[in-house]
Amino acid sequence: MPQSKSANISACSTCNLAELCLPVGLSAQEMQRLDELNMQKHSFSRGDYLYRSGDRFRALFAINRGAFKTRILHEDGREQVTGFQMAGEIIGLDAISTDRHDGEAVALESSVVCELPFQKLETLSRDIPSLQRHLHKIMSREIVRDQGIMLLLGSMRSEERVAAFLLTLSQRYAMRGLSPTQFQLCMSRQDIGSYLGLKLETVSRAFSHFQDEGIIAVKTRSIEIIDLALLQASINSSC
Amino acid sequence: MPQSKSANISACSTCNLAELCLPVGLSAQEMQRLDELNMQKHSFSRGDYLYRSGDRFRALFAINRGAFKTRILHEDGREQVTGFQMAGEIIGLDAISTDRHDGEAVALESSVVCELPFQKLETLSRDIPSLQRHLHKIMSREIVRDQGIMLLLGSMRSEERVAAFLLTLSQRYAMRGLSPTQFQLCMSRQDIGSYLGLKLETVSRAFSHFQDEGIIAVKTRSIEIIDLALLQASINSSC
DNA sequence: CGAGATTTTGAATTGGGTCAAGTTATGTGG
DNA sequence: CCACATAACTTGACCCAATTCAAAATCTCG
Repeated sequence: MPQSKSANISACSTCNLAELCLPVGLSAQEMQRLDELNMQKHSFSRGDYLYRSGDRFRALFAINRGAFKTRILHEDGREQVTGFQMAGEIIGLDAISTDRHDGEAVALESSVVCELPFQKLETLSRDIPSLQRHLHKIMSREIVRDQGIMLLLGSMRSEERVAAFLLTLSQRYAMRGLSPTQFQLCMSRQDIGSYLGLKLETVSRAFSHFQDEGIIAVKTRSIEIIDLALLQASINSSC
Repeated sequence: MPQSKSANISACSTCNLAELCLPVGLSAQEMQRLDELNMQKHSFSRGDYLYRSGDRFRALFAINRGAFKTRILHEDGREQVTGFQMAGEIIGLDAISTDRHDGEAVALESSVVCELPFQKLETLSRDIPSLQRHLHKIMSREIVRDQGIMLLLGSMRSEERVAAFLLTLSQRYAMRGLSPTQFQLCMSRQDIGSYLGLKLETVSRAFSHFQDEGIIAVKTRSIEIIDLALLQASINSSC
């Protein structure tokens, strides 16, 4: 955890895990220049929108504390949850393309985000190559992530999807120094279902089934993974 | 179609439809600097790989002529086609994140691509803001596209997926000044199925059904859309 | 022209959806 | 802090869309 003299930077260094805010290895001078971003913090309660479809694009958002879900809507009312984002992740990349947000982001719990004005970010990244590279990597990582979900949605059966979902969560908690085997879900079965292309009942049944097999223990929204290896294996073995 | 004195640029201006190679409105001087990219052209035959999973990342590729499919592989042999790319589109964005290609790209027909060394592209985009912005938009557009496919895979029934697929193709041909209602598919039913999360038989049945309804005419790989509006409508009306 | 690949079509099967009822959480106002 | 209302979750029974398996037709190209 690099220490910084800048209030803004240190304020944001809490969301500094392998993501934006700071690429690692910036010089003191470069870090000072990040002040130009003049990053603002905003708080959100469960259910609040960070942005909505069609909103004008101003900034990317670094999640500082809490969690969000992103989703897109189809004319006929159908919706698809496209991701769950937690502290340290960047949100809002969809809007760069058209200057309007394509989807929307909703807080799943009390959250704090750090606003990163995109125009300034672009300007700054012309002067700081490591920041430029960092931004590119973040966008590319989102592409890779989305394509991974396409694989999941296009070629996995329901229990495999749920297992993959739990394993991804587990890894993400581990990366943050939290327990990879015990955690609280911050989203409903409905949300998980939408994300995985399943109905909420199917998600619930998959949880129950894994529990019966002794692979996990579920109590509403608290999850304990009892046998990570078995959960992993349940993705390949299929039926 | 802007004319350029640069052989490389004009060579590449054939793939200049709303995509990279040139952002519009570059000064003559800026266009000259694009020569630094020293863009190389490469030819591919049907079945050739443009890149494979794990390949070291060197460059993005602008498709000049022809078409490719991109796909990702899962350990257990499952594969997911993540997209079909045609002339004017940029391919290889997945590799920026880890410096290795995450998926692979296979030529669907005789194709020519223009190699864009990424390091040089980054350097150059620090000096040419409109190029920088252009690159960001391309990456963001890919994110939006992928999330649209997540919607399709996660919440549409089989015939809706096939209809959406045909409509997207239609639009893309139209954008290129080709007929939006008559075209040749360059991919197999198998590929379409993998892309749409369906079995090839299901794709075939959907085609046959739309044909029976008088919405399209299919003869193996040649498609005629007879009633665009009905095809559009078949996405919403659902059952 | 012929061999292999691709596509179509049919019949049977099944995984996940739908509908419905009951149970457990959550949060609010008294 | 409790009681109640509402939302979220679980479970069962039935059903249907898409898969699977199989066979025939058509296409491609060496």
